[in-house]
Amino acid sequence: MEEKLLKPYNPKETEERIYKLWEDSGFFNPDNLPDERHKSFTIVMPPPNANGDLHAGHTLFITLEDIMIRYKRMAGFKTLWLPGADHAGFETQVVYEKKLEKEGRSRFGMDPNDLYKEILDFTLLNKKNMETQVRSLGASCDWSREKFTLDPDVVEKTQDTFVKMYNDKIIYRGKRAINWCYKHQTSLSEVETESSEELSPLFYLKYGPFSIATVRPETKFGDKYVVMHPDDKRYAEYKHGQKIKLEWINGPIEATIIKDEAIDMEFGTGVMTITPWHSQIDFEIAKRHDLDTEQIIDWRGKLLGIANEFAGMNIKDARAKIVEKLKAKGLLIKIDEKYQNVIKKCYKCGTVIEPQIKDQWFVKMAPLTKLALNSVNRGEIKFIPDNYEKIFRYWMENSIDWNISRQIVWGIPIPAWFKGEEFKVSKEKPNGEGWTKDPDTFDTWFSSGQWPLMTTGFPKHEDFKKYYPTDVMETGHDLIFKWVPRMVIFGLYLAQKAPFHTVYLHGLVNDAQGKKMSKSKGNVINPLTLTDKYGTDALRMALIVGNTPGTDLALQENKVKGYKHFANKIWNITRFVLDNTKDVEPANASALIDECNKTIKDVTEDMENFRFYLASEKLYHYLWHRYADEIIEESKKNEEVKKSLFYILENSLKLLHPFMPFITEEIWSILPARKNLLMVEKWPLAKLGASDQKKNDNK
RNA sequence: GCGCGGUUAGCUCAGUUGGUAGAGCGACUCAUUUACACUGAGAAGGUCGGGGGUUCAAGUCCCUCACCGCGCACCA
Repeated sequence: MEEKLLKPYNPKETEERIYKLWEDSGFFNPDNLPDERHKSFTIVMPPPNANGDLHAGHTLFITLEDIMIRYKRMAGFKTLWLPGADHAGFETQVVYEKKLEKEGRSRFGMDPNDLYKEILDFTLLNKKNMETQVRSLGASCDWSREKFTLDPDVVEKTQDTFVKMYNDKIIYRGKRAINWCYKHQTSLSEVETESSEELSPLFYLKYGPFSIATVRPETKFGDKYVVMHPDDKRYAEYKHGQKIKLEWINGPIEATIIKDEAIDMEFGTGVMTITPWHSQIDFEIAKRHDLDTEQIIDWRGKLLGIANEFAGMNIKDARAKIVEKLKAKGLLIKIDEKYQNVIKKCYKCGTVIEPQIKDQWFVKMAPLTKLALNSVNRGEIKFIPDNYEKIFRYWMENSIDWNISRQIVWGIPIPAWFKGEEFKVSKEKPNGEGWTKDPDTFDTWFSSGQWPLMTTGFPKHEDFKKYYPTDVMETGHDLIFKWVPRMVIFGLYLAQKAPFHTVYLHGLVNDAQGKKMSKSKGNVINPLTLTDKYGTDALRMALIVGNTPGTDLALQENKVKGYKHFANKIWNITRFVLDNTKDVEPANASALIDECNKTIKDVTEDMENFRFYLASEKLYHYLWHRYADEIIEESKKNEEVKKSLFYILENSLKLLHPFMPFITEEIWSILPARKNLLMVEKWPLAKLGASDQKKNDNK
């Protein structure tokens, strides 16, 4: 009897040592795996943001992916789990700016190179920290292949893709209304904004003979076009292009009548004026009719010269004053106080997004989303749970062109050069004088969208040939728009193959009451506190049992505690079995062994179908309430039963290993005559019992 | 507004192709040093959100309503 078995199971004494054993074995790397393995199984790890500690969500995804990988490794596959770290462009810049703020500093006015250097140091430190934490969770990933999203080859290839897409006319530079965040001083893509419904006053203003409605009177200074639907009989007397004179906020102006079908005749009076610089729809109208456009609000949220006496005023403060003036001039008809409208905000700071017209780099989405849609139609990508296919399709059918340039330093530089109005796309500086580099960086999803390609070494590396397309993409359901479609698109566009055949989406990890964790609510559960208290295996089980894909999970500490007890139970089972079977001749067949084989079969089927929430629960129940409570108890009275005990223990450890790798490996190491690490033992074959065999023969 | 998901025991949730309701935790009764008190045995607890339909049979399929959560939304 091993000394250590006498004490209760102590995860702290075990985990670090066992992880080292695994890592030193080299088996995380598929090239080193024993036996001939022909089929590969690959998962590219969603690279955690290297800007802070791992949270409960990371723990869940690492556990899920580790389960898949460990299962497939034991099942004889050449398994590659490819880890990474994400510089997380805007996200990290925001984290760092908060840090600067706390220190009484600001990124504005800093030398961009200094800022970059500081954020790089910060990120590399966090990256190291993050890697340690991933290890502590038992992740059996191949660290020798780890990628960072700012590795030189990733930067280079991202830029190559950009150049290629520009040459293929899928990327263009142009003026469009972009989402501008005043706080962060950058444009944002659609997925980086949040819309919320709010009640705002709707002002009805007298515009010459018309009544127009607006929630934003502070943008109306330059409105000199009045638009109505061509079929609107109420305004048949006004002709397209007709000029009318009227009194406006800052004096008399000449306005032009525009007829355009974008106008909803049912809404309000059916007449509106347009502010093309600060509204996409107005910009489209202006473009269609070749109208003038003028900026009203500057990049800091202050009114420009056109606002006369209001110039320089912050738009927040200006509104009330402008309304006052409109009222004094008799231009305010009425106010609808409770108008419900949609406000777009920066998803990081909540600042109201200002549409601004800006020259930016855009990806034409239509040809790309078509590739992705066709691939899904051909059945090349399976979603778990399957209702996400519908959500994926919706996005594919409705996406608008993607703004990929950000006005932040923390990211991959866009390989473009400017000279006056001229621009050139190239990694190298063009010949001739006066070229300056585009100061913008890529939207982080532009590079991470190519992650399965980058990590496998597209296009030439041996790994790309061996492991691409990968097998499973396992990630949070919140990334169904942000990340998943972009990977599919880039995979199809660059490599003509979808990057994975299965997308497994897990839910969010919430607090014990099922409420979303957030720092402001103070309900954040640090997974490392839990692993420290109960052991990693216990936390892994608590995250997996009963947690169906796509569904959010309420993380209860008691549940984790319960699985710590389970770990100890397995410990004691081992102790009993080793003590009581020393002189027992093991049986080759018995009803109990048949029953065990039935469990092997069930669990294997669940593993094959990604039903980890069921497999884990079955194992828990079988080991504790069948094996320990009944079979072992029976063995105390019945010598015959003892002959089957070892078979069950051995196979149960194998089945349980993907879920609770540390304790199972630890026990495996003290079983008599063990040579291999459990992590590379063969997954048990479900030998069919006599009754099952008969059924099969009849087929 | 459109879409998706949910509503099952006190709490958190399972229930895989329709076949007499399950787990964990909690609460209750008992056992008292056992491989294991990080234990064991037992019992309690649900008209599966409401209504309608299909079926021999519905928590499960269809329709409908209500409530909760989430996502998407350029009608000024």
